[in-house]
Amino acid sequence: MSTAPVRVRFAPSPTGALHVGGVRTALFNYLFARHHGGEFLLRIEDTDQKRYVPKAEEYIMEALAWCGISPDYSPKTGGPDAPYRQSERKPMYRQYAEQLVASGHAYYAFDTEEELETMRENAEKAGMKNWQYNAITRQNMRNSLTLPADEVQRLLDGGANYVVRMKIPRNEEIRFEDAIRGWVLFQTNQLDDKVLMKQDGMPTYHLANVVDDHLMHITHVIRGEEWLPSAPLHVYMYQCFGWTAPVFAHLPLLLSPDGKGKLSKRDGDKHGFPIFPLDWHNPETGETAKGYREAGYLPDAFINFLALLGWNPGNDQEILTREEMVKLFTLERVGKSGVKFDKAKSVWFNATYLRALTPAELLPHLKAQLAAAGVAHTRDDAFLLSVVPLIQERAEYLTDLAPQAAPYLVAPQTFDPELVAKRWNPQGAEFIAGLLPQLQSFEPWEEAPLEAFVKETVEAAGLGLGKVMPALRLALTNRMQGAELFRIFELLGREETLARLEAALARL
RNA sequence: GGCGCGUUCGUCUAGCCAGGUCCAGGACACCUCUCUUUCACAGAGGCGACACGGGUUCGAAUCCCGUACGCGCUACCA
Repeated sequence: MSTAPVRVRFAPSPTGALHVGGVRTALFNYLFARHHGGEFLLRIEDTDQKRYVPKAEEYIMEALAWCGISPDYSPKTGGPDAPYRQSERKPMYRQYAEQLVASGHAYYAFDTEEELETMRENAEKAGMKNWQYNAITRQNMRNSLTLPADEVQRLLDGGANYVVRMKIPRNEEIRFEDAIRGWVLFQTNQLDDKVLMKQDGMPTYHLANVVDDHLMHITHVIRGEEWLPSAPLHVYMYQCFGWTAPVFAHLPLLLSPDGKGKLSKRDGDKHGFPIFPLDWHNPETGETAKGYREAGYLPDAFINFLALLGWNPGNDQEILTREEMVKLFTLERVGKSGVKFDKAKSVWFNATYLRALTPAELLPHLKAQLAAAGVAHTRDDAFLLSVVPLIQERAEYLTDLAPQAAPYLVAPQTFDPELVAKRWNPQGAEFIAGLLPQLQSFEPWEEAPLEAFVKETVEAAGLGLGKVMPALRLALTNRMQGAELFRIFELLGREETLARLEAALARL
């Protein structure tokens, strides 16, 4: 391991919205960089022009910004090793591919995609499960290893289509020490001659990622476990280039909550949780997929939840500030096994963070939610501020705020027949009617005295509280859940309270 | 199929590298109770796991071997 300053990268492909798994990979890279006082950069791997989705890159940056894990360098900010978009680095890759050809580690292959397809099909008919372009089969293909030198030159000069392939040797071992998994051993016989440079002149992921990681002085490659099988190829490439390889760390996969398999969009739909950080408007299908932001999650809660998916701080603490995460994050404490996504726990984190906010911090959220929900009211900020504590402990998502606050802001326009049938009753109504004049002059208009007074009066009337309390709640808010009844009295004030009670008596 | 990686409560995990203090600790979820004639919060309690089989050892969740199961990869995609 070198002593160079830590530098890591998050290298997504702009083929669509960033998935939660990608956010977690970015988060772990970010935490690792910050922990070591290093740098974290974003590199856009858009070498596949066929899968390129226009808005994806913008989405990725906005999502990282919302999560508070913006990179030090990105295509947007630039930086010492710009550009950070591989399509813009296209001219740089060819020389490295040529270098490997020159050193005998790679070669030109002229086989067409159709020819390769035919080979695979024939092999399968012959009972071979997976045909690979490798040390054995390449001898029967059209490449610079089998064709005469002059013909190769002729093809090249004639502008023939070709790819550059890695020449994987036979009977060798490749091993490397993964920072999370320890020593991992592969046999080169299992590897195939991966394409490094595509026909269109673009590098494949393998070439681009190795070249860029080297050029950008990446010290640690922290990525998903799905990359583990291609890690030996990358390690071998570093060897062929004569470069020092970065430390590799392959993160456990995020799994579907039920069955198995990688977490997918489908799982989110099925279990009712977002799979993307922000709403994603798919430009191809026109569909919109829900995001955590729009679903009412607080970014800090979301991040805290994600951080604990595959990592733990080594103690029993689960609520961690950004600073604590940075301070405690190490790859040693990252687990090896796949992690099932747990919606219930994500909700718990959000509700816990929501409750921890001060009323003043929550006020802007409440106002935004009321506006978004179209709740028309005439109350001022001071009143809204006094509503916050009543709804804060009952909300799980920010989107719960408006529906829960509404009954305190707007008098019931109608009453739910089911609630009326269950909670409204003649004795209660009669009692409430008789109570009104007394409340007219009751002092002080505060929760505790009001509660004591009303309860005493109910008992004096020989009625059960059950006849009166639910009826009062119904009359006031048309809800059977919510803040303490007399807290609502105090909040609404004498005038509004009496007005609502009279209106209810008149209509029920 | 081949190769790789993995396997502690339903879920996330601590413990494993440096075997005994673990009849396995915490959190979420679930259940019960308290508070409250609402809902929620909060508090108290409960349920609940070392995949299986061998071996090493006085002693194994921890070390070794095997089996099973799961996942990943197996493109001129990343």
